[in-house]
Amino acid sequence: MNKQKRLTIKQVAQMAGVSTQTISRVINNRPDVSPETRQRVKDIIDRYGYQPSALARSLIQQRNYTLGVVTAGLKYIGPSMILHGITNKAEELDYSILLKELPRFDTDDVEPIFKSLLARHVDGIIWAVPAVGDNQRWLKQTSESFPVPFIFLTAPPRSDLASVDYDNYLGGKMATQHLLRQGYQQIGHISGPLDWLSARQRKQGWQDALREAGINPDSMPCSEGNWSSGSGGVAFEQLLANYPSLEAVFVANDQMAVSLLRVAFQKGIRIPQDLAVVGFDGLAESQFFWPPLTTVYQDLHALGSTAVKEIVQTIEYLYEGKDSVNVNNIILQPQLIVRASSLKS
Amino acid sequence: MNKQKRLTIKQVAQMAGVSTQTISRVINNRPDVSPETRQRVKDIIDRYGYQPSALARSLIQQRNYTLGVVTAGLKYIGPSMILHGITNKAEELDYSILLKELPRFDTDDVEPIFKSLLARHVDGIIWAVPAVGDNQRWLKQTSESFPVPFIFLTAPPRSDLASVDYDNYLGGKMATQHLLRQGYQQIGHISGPLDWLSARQRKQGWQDALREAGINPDSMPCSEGNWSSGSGGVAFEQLLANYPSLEAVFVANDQMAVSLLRVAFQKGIRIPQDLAVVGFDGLAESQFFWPPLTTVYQDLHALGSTAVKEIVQTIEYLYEGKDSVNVNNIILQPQLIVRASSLKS
DNA sequence: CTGAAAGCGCTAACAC
DNA sequence: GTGTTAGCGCTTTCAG
Repeated sequence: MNKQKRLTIKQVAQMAGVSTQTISRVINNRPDVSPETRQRVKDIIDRYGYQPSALARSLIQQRNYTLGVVTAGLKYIGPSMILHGITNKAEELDYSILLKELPRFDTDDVEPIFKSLLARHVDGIIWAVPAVGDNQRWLKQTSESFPVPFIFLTAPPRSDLASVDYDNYLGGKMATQHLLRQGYQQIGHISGPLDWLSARQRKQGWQDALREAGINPDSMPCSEGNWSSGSGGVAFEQLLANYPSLEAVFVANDQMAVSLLRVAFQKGIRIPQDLAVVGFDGLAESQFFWPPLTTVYQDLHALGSTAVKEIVQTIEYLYEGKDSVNVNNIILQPQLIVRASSLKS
Repeated sequence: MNKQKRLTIKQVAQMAGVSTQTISRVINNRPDVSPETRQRVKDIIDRYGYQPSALARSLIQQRNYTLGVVTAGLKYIGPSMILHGITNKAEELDYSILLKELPRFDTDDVEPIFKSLLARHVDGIIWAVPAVGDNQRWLKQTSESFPVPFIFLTAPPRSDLASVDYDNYLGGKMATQHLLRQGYQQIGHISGPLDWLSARQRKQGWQDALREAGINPDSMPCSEGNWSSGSGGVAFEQLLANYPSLEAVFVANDQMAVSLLRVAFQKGIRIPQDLAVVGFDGLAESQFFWPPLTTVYQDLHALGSTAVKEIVQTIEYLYEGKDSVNVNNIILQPQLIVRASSLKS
């Protein structure tokens, strides 16, 4: 491999027979360069493929056009979809992404992550780690004193902290109300792991929808899964054992619904004739399940790109000298997609 | 938000009443600092949370401890799994990740991506974009002259280019041979989109396995899907229409197998009794399909982490002054996971 | 229109 | 042990 060193502005200046200043003016499209000089410099830049160092530029401008993104669980489709939205929007706005993935969802040793990101002069940080257990504890102390703009992708809205999130509570409610509207009364729930905030919110939505329909939620069965396919089937068996007269189930994600469908099939329970099912997340595959799965869709790509849009806006404001930036708490609305698995024919 | 400026080494030096050099020695754990001075400096650093600028350091050391990662299709689980492996290993080796996602798989306008990465002084580049259509055309020209180490995650092995990949051809062969061993003879294939290199390789594996078993592969039916669930069902219907006496199918990914299973169920085709099925990829969900899916597993996390290990090794060699670094082409072996969908009971 | 000088935050090489 | 000088590659400021 031919490791030729990169050209410096000085070398380019020498070749063009001008000062580095003039080169700087050309690459930054500033006025005060004669057309001929400009052209000559441009030619040389093209010919030798000179690329100004963003590092040196960042140092002096105190601006890096880089976002720190902290995520966790990239092996799951949710976090990746969010990241997908983030990279797309960042690219569009000409920001680079410095990516960190936490080794576990419930890591609370976040100091090193911050240090590393800040050492590299990121202009802002997107915290795309779901709230699990007490993994946002560090927040309570750090709260006010971020040296750069900060946005949370999953956190209870706080007036002092920018955030974007889907309304998981509303989603749970929508799923349940859809079942209620179909005339079902005995509606169980398979929840996600309850140390996840979103799992609790979805469950709460289910409970409140029941309550509002005059049904005591405590009289309805609920089993806890762990988001994985396998756990859905297990939780379903528990539900059936405890509550054989079940008419419908709201499952907290589509993955768990997969194996619920399978268990149902094995037991000879027909869906939706014997049991209606609603999932959550809107996985692309869910419309190809058998039967096609009714689900609550969240556009996670949009979640990611909204976060970038927001934080970049804040960053730009800040650099324009506007001091008091108002903090937005954005809540996105999920969308119910009705398919065969929940339709009383 | 309280945007306090970051401390500089100069300020810390002033507080400690020493020169910046001494601070530098302390933060880099170098000798030649008296224990007392060292302790005093450390205290101040801790108290004020001073964080040295990795940017400034990179400038002078000509080393950034950062890897450029180029990916595409993060909304799919494959690319995300690879990225997962990359971030984990990079973290472990204390490298940061600068992430770029191509807007489409077949983008061949890669210049800006490179420029942006090199402008930020990445020490190496991992190209984790699958080979689709002619999207590696630019490679043919650029070939030798990368200014930094480079590794490909999906490319035909080339002696002048480091690469890591799974043996898709072998995977296709393994799947088909498994079916042959079960005694099936009429084995069809649902391929991925054939402008993908990996789809062609898997198909070739199927063909060669048949040929080696004395079966003319051209006499066996093959339909092309596009990796998505939906396309699998469609392709399957074509297969059946053309070749009703089908005994088994090798499907080029698990996603397409999902809807094949569904179509089979709707048509009353029992699996595996009437038709054996083998998938590819080893999705976590595939063991919860009905019936559980036999599949060819690739550990994509390992693929990502291997790439990082390799490129970091090359980088370190280079900085140690070793000039001729040997180029590795690593080929990982997939693994057949046998489940009910392909077992002649 | 163009260039010279200073300096972003840090470290290498040398002095003392 | 510690400080001084120079400079990484660039931009800002100010002279001309």
